Amino acid sequence: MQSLPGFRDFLPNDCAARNYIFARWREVCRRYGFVEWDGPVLEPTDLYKKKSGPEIVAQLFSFTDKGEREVAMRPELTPTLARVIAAHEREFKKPLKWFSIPQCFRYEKQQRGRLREHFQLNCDIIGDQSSGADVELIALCIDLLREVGLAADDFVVRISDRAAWDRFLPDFGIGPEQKADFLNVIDKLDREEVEKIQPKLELFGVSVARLMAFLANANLEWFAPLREQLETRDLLQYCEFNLRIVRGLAYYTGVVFEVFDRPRKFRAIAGGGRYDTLIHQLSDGAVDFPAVGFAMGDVVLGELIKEVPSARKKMEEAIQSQHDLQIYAVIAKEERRPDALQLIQTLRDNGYRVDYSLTPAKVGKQFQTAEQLGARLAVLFGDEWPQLKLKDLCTGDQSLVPREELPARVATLLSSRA
RNA sequence: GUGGCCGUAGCUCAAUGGUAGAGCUCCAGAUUGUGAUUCUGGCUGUUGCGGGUUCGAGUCCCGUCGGCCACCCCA
Repeated sequence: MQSLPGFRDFLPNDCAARNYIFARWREVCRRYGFVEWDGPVLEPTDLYKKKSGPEIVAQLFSFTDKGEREVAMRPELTPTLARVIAAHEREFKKPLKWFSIPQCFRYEKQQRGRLREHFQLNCDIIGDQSSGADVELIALCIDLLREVGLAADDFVVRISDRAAWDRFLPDFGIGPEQKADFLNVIDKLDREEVEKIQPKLELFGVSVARLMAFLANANLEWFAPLREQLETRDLLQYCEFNLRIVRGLAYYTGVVFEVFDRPRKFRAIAGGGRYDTLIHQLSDGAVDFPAVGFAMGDVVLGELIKEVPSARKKMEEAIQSQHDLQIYAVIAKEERRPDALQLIQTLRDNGYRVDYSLTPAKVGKQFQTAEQLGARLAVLFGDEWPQLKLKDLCTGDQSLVPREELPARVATLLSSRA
């Protein structure tokens, strides 16, 4: 038996890496004044049929439950967020700064960096339409990546603004009904040959030359406010401005941004933007809030951390410092086992990470285990009783300690090299 | 969903159509109560699965499942 395609087993090392990423996410989000929330993993399929795009619905992980309800594993969090906001918004002062780490699902052929299940950090600011909120969120996104040890030459935030297109599309003679199709062509501008782009543009009556001229002018002026605020925060070095970026989702209304690794080896690390009309639509008109948000997946970020030596080292050290054993109890004489267990319990009550052999084992074996588990101290229970032999496994120093003094001695030794 | 490449021990990989192997890991030992290195021994395979061609298939062919890559899409 193997796991379903696109689903992961988290062996201890994988789980440690996941927990590390989650811990950094929570830490930085709280630093920015965001509070954590969550919703159901399973939702009525209708929530997505009504509220998400056709592409998302086509890839739903859905089934009929035993009560004949059509249900779906959540493919994204935003519909749930809209529902929760509509029901509870009066309980909270605006703007809301909420984050969540949902596990999301999609029924889609898997590839590297894109599985059928992943965790994604969602950060949203609800009820503030200022560009300050946009920048706050971009800053948060950058800091999340800096926190795991990534630097300006590891990733780039590419920023654009759909509002610019809203303002200029009429100049090209393109009506609202053609907007989505046109932006789809723009989205591929950097990826496709001019020969392929040209006929597509001509369908809209736009020449390549005219489009390029527009881009050259608009790119300079349009982003001045954002640029200024990012400069103030000394974050400009992480950012690039480019109107060609429109992002796939239909619901974005203003600033959009996406984050990539500089070598472009991986898929997008994060993406988001402003969606000022979505909550109104998703709540069936019950509430109306401007909003801006982004999502960052655990899969690509995890791969990138492993790829960048400094980030990888930082993660490994963080994991090890949390997991290494502090004390290993060596039971040299089996008749001392009850005494050992009593003292082990005391040490654990004091908050130390303590382990020992559950079954009788040779002393050499026990020391070897202590070494492999990364223990810093070994306490030996044997003929010395009621004294104990305390060994520092880093230096090799050993000393005899009366059993009642052990906690104090352990505290001294462990704190001196913390 | 479409196309291409791949699938051998827990892991990384060998094996011209002719008896399936190595390294690492893991487990057990190397005289009495101390970690490393070393040494010895041991375990794991219907070669992803199912058919076919052949005297003989890990190897060639077909199917299927799984993985990787590109397209699609990207929450």
